[in-house]
Amino acid sequence: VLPTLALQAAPKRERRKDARPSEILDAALDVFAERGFAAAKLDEVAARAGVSKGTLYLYFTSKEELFKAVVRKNIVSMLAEGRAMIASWPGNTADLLREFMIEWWRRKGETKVSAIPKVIMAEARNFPDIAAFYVEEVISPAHEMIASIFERGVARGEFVRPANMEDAVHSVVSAVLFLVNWKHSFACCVAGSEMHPERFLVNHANLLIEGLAVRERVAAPKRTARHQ
Amino acid sequence: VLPTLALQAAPKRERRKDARPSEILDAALDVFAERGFAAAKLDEVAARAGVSKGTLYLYFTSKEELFKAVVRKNIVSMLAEGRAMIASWPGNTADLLREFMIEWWRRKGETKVSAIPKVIMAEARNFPDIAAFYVEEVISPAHEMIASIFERGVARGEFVRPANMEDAVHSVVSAVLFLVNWKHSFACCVAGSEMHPERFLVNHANLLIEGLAVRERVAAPKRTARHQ
Amino acid sequence: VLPTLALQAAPKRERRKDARPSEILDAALDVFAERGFAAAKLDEVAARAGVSKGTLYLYFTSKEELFKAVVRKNIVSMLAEGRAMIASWPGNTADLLREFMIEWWRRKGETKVSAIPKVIMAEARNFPDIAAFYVEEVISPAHEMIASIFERGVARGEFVRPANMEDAVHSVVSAVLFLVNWKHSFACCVAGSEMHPERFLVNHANLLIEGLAVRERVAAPKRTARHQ
Amino acid sequence: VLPTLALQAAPKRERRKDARPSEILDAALDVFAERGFAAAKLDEVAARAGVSKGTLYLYFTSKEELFKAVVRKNIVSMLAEGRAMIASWPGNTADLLREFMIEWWRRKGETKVSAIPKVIMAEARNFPDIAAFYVEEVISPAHEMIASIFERGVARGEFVRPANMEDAVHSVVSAVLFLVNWKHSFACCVAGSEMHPERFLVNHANLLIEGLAVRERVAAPKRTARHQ
DNA sequence: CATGAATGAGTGTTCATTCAT
DNA sequence: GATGAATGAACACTCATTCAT
Repeated sequence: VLPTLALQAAPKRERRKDARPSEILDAALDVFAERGFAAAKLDEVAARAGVSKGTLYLYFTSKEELFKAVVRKNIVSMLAEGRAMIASWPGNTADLLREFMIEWWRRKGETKVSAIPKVIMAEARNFPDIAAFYVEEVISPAHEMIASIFERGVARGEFVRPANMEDAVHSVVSAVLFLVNWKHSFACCVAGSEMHPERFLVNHANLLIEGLAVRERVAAPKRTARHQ
Repeated sequence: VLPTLALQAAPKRERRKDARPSEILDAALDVFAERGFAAAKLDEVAARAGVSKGTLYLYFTSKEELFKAVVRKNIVSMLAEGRAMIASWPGNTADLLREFMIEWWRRKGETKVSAIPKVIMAEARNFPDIAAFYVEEVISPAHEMIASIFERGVARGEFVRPANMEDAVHSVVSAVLFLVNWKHSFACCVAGSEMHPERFLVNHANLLIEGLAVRERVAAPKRTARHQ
Repeated sequence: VLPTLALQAAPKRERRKDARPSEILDAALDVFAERGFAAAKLDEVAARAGVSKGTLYLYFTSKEELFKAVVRKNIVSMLAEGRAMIASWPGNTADLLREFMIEWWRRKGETKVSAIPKVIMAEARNFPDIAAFYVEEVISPAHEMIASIFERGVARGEFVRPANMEDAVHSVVSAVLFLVNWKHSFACCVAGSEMHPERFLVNHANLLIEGLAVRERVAAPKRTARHQ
Repeated sequence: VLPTLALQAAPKRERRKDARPSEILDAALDVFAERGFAAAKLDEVAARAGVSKGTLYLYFTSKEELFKAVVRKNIVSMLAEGRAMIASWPGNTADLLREFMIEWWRRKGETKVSAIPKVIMAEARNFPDIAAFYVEEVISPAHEMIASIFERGVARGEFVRPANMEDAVHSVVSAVLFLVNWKHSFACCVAGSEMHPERFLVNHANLLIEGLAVRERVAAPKRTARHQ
């Protein structure tokens, strides 16, 4: 091989250098989503990313750091969008809440990313560092966002102040986590466990909204049509 | 107890055939609850039960069978009580639903047993046999029980027929699973993640009930007082 | 149950007391024949004998002693018959040799007992005590018996003295061991490995006899020089 | 070698990828030959090969595959040479048969490799996969080779057609297996069990040849009728 | 930068033997 | 005598991490 050849065609390795970490993260998301954290094998991550196992350690110092990087890329990065959505929402707060939940489902819940919160809850006890990281980087901000939706509703006179704000937030979160947990557990391996996520989310949201919304008591309240 | 008794060394091999399986199951529940299925070590189960590792295999043919036995002892055995509660409930269905959820929490949710559904959801993908077993033995019967509560409410004219019965059941289940998952994940290892389970359950139940209950439309509906 | 009943019917246990060791040895022969020595499980022996595992140790001090007892019962006990056959044989020695081999096959080779020499050869290195026991109690006497057949033939002028007596004995033994080994290895688990034991033995014996027998010859055949 | 080299400690992790599999196979042959398949410990194989236990699994997926690889390296690879020997043999067939047996002994029988057929027969019942593999890869081809020697002899008018070809092949094989079994059982652990393999093989071959060879006879010897 | 060979601690399961009853 | 519960050492196989090249 003549030296000039090296100049003519950039070797594969170089060409993809910048893409490597991202390719690894994509592969890692796949494997963590399918197996969970402890049962995920770095061999498999490396194989799917098309690199050697040693290469993983060039970019991530440990399995745990790799997992955190997956979380950062796929979840943390998305919080800002949620905040923007809330801040710029033009309409009423009931619609905001419904759209917020549906939008989350469409953009993350339907994808492999939805496995991440499930995996973290599943293994939090065995890997408390990961749990603490996730609470700080994801759960706390997310809960504040949801609380801010309720506060917007109260401030605009659309919602009564919930009996307990934390509980109300959890009532929203519980539906989302239920979907995510179900999807990545029984729905994977037991026939007849199908769900209709969006229908369920809207129905659930409606229950919360009708329980929270200020109603005119003499006239029958207009109810948002139930999803069927 | 006389001091001389201390000299009568505890026999190395105690014959307690009748008690052993139960002692092992208790120890196993502890360990599975703390670590999950895959990460649970049979060494640890044996040590906590005060037996050798080999003894486990006298009573249970494998780790998986041991786990199933734990489920049978602690969960399956309790379904009949739930059915009896529903069948013999004297009052209105809204109270039945609330009491059903609260009772579950008090009798199982607050104990280590509540880790079982969490562990099963967490590892269903990696151990589909266990998941299938659990769906058949626990989830299907439990969902039928909850559906029968709604049907009772509809039959007695207390509830409107839910838009989708399956979704309604899931809205009940989601709250319970949320508590269970939270308790055995972030609540274990992250400060400031406390929950108020009973308050949350009642609030959640009320949301569902007020969304389902038949209301007199002219007069303001009587609402059950919110838990604080 | 009245006390007199104990007198009327001897309890099972007592009735079979004398038979126990023999029942155990029969069960042990089955299991050793099927699995070999190391892989045989005493659980299985006990189960087939219809006794508890502990009972085995009442009659035999260890697995090894149990195995030796099986050998004594089934093989050692038969050597005397062989000696008697040789001592009382009325006819010519070629027939004696053929009959000796065939008789062995019919009385032992066809039965489960034939697994014993196979098992011993198979595991001699791992259990040298058993091997030494077998050489002393079975192989040496058996080889002397076969040698005595050749000596009878030579003494009666029927056989030429074999080039090497030990080799000649081994040429007899090799056929028998081949049958036994084949029967309990490939014949058990590979289709199309059938043998015709008696035909093979007679053919083999004839080769030996025609090579050893004194023949009337007009022209002596040229024989390849025998190794010494 | 300079003394200073002693200070350059041997690197903990030597890179010898090309040599490793062969070193492991050699160590494995040793251990399988000494202990058999079931009793062989992979720890011991690893120790003798100078690698860690995990390294074995880089090259062989299981104990059984390791064993098969040992067979392939040491036995299967040698069948072609046998076929070549037969195809190119210039002399008479009696010599070919004798040389074929002797050559096998010198090249394999005297070495540790000879333990392989013994081990496989010993454990065929417990590991039928290995037995089937061996029958297909070794025994069937080997028996065809031996049969082809007899056919050559018949075609050239040197041998009478054997009464039963399969039996005749087995009469050859029986001597070889006898040697191999003896060598790796009693000869290992019982004094006074020595054999003279080559002498035995030649004597055995001569018996077969003189029984098979066409002879000029003035008076036909009376032969006991062959079994068919 | 990238590799991939090497490590070794860790765990579910088996089974001969013991011994209190 | 007979039991069978209990033991514990042993062993194949896995996988995150390292590091010489």
